[in-house]
Amino acid sequence: MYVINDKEFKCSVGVTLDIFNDKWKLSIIWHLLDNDKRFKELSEEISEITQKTLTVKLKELESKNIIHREVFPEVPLKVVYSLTPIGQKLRSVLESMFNWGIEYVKEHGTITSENTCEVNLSKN
Amino acid sequence: MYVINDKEFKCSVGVTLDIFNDKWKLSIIWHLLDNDKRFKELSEEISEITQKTLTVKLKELESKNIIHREVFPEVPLKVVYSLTPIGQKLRSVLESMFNWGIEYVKEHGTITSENTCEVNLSKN
DNA sequence: CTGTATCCATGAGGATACTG
DNA sequence: CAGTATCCTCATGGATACAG
Repeated sequence: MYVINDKEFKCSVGVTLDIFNDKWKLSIIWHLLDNDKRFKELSEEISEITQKTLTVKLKELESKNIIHREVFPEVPLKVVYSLTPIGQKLRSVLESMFNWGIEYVKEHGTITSENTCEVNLSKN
Repeated sequence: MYVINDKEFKCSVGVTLDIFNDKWKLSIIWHLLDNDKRFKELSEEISEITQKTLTVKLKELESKNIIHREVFPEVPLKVVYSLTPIGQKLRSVLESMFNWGIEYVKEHGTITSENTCEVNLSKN
């Protein structure tokens, strides 16, 4: 049994799922894997997300120590998000999900255009 | 770009997430990894889930070809759920999530009792 | 540029009772 | 035993306008 901030988990798989069990967090992590990003960059790359939701999700990920937020007090304001060390370690999780998804699509889906995932998963 | 049942995905990671992006499916898959299970067994092992929700989630997983449902027309009725071949291949995803979760707990949580995950992840 | 503040629609999932 | 059928609550996340 594990406890994290008064939340109980029977299994560490649940701990991991709790990090990205919603519509957007995994996508945010994905886009930060290879490069740090500004708020606007994330907003443009994950174009379907609203500003409000992006803000909420970034805060949640920051509070769980998955991402780091750094403010540059320039004008206009510049804020850069990056993965923490433990956040970077999610790369292997993403990688296995990436590979399984490919296999699943081969069996049950269709590929309408080439890979649009720009992330280099083999890095590290 | 991938298409599965009229649903579009930019990345295969999203395909995988879509399989278990809710409160219960990953737990159900977890409990089927090593052994096939009857409805009642699942219901007891995942004790917090309601019958209705378990039914719904099993149907969803079956429709996505992650699990197989077999009916034995005995009295009383016997229904056994098992992972399909592609479902079994989720083992590696579960394993990487399991391992990451352990690391995360070491940094940000506490272990209140020993491992209650009874699944043998190294199998196969 | 990087957020906040409101308001609102939707659907997942819980409680409970019932059925083949 | 293995589900269905209702009803209901609550939180996620979308739309939009505003602010430091």
